[in-house]
Amino acid sequence: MGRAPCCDKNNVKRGPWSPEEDAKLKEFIDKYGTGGNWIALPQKAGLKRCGKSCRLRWLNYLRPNIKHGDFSDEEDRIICSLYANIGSRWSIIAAQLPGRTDNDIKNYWNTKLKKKLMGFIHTSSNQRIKSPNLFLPPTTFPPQIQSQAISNIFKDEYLEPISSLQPNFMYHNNNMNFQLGTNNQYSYFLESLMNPMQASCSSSDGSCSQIPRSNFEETQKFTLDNYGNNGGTWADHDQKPDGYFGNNYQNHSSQFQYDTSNIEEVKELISSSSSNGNGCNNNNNVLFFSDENKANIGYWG
DNA sequence: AACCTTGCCAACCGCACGGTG
DNA sequence: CCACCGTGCGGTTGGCAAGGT
Repeated sequence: MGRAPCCDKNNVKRGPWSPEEDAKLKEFIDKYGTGGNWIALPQKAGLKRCGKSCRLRWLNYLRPNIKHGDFSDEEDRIICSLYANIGSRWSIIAAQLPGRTDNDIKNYWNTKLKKKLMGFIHTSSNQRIKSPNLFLPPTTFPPQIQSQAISNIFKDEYLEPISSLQPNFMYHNNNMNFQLGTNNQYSYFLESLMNPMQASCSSSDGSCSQIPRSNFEETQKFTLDNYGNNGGTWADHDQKPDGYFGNNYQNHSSQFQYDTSNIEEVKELISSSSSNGNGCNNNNNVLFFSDENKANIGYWG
């Protein structure tokens, strides 16, 4: 037996909201607020709607300062960046984009942005990169971590052979030494955009030591070898700092060098929202940018 | 002009979580 | 500790509009 419905579906109106209903709801909330009780609100406001429907209408459409319409390049970058890091946590992503709703961002991602990325990913398996300015780090990040190096890679006018990417990708190992990355790390970044990390908690005590990596190893979908060709494997070609990338990634806690308030804020949001019932927090892979104009891929635990 | 397909987005649905009694 | 309830979230869907044949 399922749980009781939140309202009597036979006696509530469904479907698109009329201007009159909008006006009623807005007027009521402007006057009295939500009263902390959406379920009771429609009756008080004289609306034949479910409370959940009222809440959604208010949050996604009627509340002040809602931004509708096209997304800017900057917003694209923020969404891509966060999606690669945290996956479909739309409410958290929306929190970083004032005026945008989670629903808006979700729709935008599913209908447009994802396709943009797909187009790019497939293109990138050839010799040249085309157009993904949206991979630039958000300019809302502090200037010191804006990575000119990575920015240049993705500028339209920089249509370099993909193998030339290699020097631009840096990672640090557990001793915090910065080392050159390979195209596999680069493609790992792309892969992380397309297949964001899913939480995976398998420990018997409920703790999360495993870094979720979707099915990267299995698919090798977007991996490239050092010559920019598809099909290179992580193990064959990568210079792996101990345990940081590659097969033995499970046992490392993160050490993360970034000083961006945005990321801290997101991290805070995630840590406060991602705890589940068994005390397990998600670990997330992230792309980040050092103050040496180098991109890094790592994770926080 | 009529029909079909695709894209888009507002709205719905069901689940999980947290608060409360 | 448990049950109930309200809220918030992410996935999915229905229907309209635009574009294509």
